[in-house]
Amino acid sequence: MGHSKADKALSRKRILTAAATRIREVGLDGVSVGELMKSVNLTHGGFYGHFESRDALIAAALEQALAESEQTSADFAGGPGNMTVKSFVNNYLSPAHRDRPSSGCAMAALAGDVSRADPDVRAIMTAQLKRSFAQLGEAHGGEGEDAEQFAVSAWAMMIGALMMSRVMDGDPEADKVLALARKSVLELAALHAEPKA
Amino acid sequence: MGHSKADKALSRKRILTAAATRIREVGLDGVSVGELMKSVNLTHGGFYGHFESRDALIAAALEQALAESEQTSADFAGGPGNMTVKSFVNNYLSPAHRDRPSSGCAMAALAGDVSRADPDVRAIMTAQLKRSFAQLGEAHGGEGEDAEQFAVSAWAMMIGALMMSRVMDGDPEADKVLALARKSVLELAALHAEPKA
DNA sequence: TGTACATCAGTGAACGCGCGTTCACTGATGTAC
DNA sequence: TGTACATCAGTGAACGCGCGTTCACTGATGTAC
Repeated sequence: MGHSKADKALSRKRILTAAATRIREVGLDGVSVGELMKSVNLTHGGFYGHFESRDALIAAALEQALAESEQTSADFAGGPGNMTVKSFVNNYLSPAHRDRPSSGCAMAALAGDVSRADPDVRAIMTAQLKRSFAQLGEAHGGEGEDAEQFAVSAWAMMIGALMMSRVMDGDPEADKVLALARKSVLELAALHAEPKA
Repeated sequence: MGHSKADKALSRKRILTAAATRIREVGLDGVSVGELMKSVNLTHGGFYGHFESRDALIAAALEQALAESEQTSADFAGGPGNMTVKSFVNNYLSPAHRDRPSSGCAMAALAGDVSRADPDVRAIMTAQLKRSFAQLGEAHGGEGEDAEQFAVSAWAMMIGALMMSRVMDGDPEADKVLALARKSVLELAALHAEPKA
């Protein structure tokens, strides 16, 4: 095998990307070093040339997954600048998003796991939550307490509804949960629109 | 040791209750048979006199945790018949509830884990979600589509907000997430009140 | 009431397994001359 | 251009550990007489 710096950096990225996908499927505790390395056609021993420990990988993979899913959200909404709340919410609360957690929102996929994790790991998601609140608030147009209340409440409802629909997956009412939450988020958006527009 | 049927049933209940508490703290994968048995002053070998397997325990413990937390909710709200939406929501979205997952809502504590579990396990929580939707809908007073939309959306927002606040625990904004969601749930309740009251 | 026996909840040693981690090594590539 | 050497990403055997599960057993209690 070769040994250029580019090769090593590429391997690290392949491991990290695979991990970022996999943790959203099986949770922070569901990924093993051996299985992960096999999935990128490497052997387990080489892992420690790239990461100090499994814990260090998990933290990095969480950060990667959060960044990936923020980008995906932005893409669907037409970029942060042109983001419309409605198109974003409709996409987020879709059966397609529910059925593909591995490429979906890492906050919804991993909030339960992270709430039980070390402060370092929780801080990573906390920072993303705050960024997400700010982005949705801006997309909605406001700046004051109303915009913040909408942003926080909408994220709470979106994450909660997506998780409930995943629990219910296969049940005839799973799609209805998404549809009803979609409606309520848009109602909240209207309720908290600029009062003097 | 004795061997009356009452003794054995009591031991089983102690194991099950400890497990129902513990899974809400550390997740479905976080409890080991040995640690659990030690916590009720028994040895690990005896476990299989009470449960067929660890998986069977987890399913039973989830059911127990869901039943316990539904009862706690009902108590706080003054019983299912006299439940008021406001007192229920204020209690659910409180820092106290956030800080004590082991005695709190099992849906919020375990939705992430359950969404990745076997269909049998998911079915257990799905059934509880439906009961919870129905109860909140009735407490709110309505029967039609409006009541259902409110119930589903309010549960989504409550579960999502509680989980986000747990992720953020220690951060100065963690309490604000709860407060803002509390406000929005009550606004949604007003918005979906009986139109011809 | 007192003795002999049956029951069975709980004990604890042992099992195979997969985990995270370590480390001596291999062998393809880059560099020096 | 061709040869000798250095580098180092990746290999794979080995480690100690905790896990879920099994099973021969123990000993306190209930029952029969």
